[in-house]
Amino acid sequence: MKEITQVLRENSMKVTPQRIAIYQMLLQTKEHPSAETIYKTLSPDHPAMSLATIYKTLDSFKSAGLVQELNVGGASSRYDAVTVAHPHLICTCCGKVMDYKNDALSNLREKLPENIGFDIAFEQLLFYGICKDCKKQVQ
Amino acid sequence: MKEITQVLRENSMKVTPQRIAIYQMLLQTKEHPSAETIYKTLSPDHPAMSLATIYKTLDSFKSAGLVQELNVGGASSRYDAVTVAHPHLICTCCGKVMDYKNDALSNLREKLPENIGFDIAFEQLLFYGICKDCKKQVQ
DNA sequence: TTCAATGCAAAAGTTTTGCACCTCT
DNA sequence: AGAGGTGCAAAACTTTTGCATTGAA
Repeated sequence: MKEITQVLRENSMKVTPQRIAIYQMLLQTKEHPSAETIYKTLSPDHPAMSLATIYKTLDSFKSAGLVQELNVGGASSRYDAVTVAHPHLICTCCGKVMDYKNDALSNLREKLPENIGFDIAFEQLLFYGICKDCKKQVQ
Repeated sequence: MKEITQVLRENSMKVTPQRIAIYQMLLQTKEHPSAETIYKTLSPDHPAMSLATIYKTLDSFKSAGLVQELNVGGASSRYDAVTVAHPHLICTCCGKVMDYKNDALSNLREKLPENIGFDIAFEQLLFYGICKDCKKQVQ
């Protein structure tokens, strides 16, 4: 909690209960939640928090580089507080988004030549398929 | 044209003027258009064609593996008739989506171990950044 | 006290759906 | 003739916006 306050201050953001709650949730979870999921998860403790605030807050976090947005198909974007480049596995059946740690497949931009005439800011490596649980259910 | 008809038949899809037009456009372009862009491009020649048909057709094409959907952030999905895995460069300034041919960064799923408990169907490697043209304009 | 953040409601935008009609096979 | 595709309008969803109010610095 103390750390989050500090991180927000370092990024010259005002420290509000909403921001603390959202960032804390993103740091704790591994499920790469959507804005809606964040909203529903925090609602019990923060009944007055609005979905608009979540979107605005996620925007601020993105700009500050505290969070990355994952466009994984499906209705809505997913958010990840781990901003270093790393591959993701996305189940097209249940929508689950999982981290996949693999150093050889992280920071792939370093493997590109310098002169491609395109300044890369960030990268996303997404593997779409069927997860273990869904495969079980179908069989 | 004859080829498109054949491809559709091979995938047991009825051959309609709308499908031919949409697939033909996707084969010819390199701009990775959105549904809206396809609609506007084809409107002059196919004034009666509806946006709903484009979405339904793209869905069929996706299921048949004739087209891949790119979730590149921004408002709408983009479509690519090149379905073999290849990296894309996405300009966060103008929204342009470009192919980037690089054999070392294609079919990355082959570099994963087999036993990860996840059946990969397809992959997307996206590099986000600023393209040459946008960089020029800012300076 | 001041300026940014929040909450609410409305708006905007994309994608989906239902259904009658049409058309490919 | 029959199954499937199309077009239209409405609906469903996610995300954004405007503005009055609140709260952090």
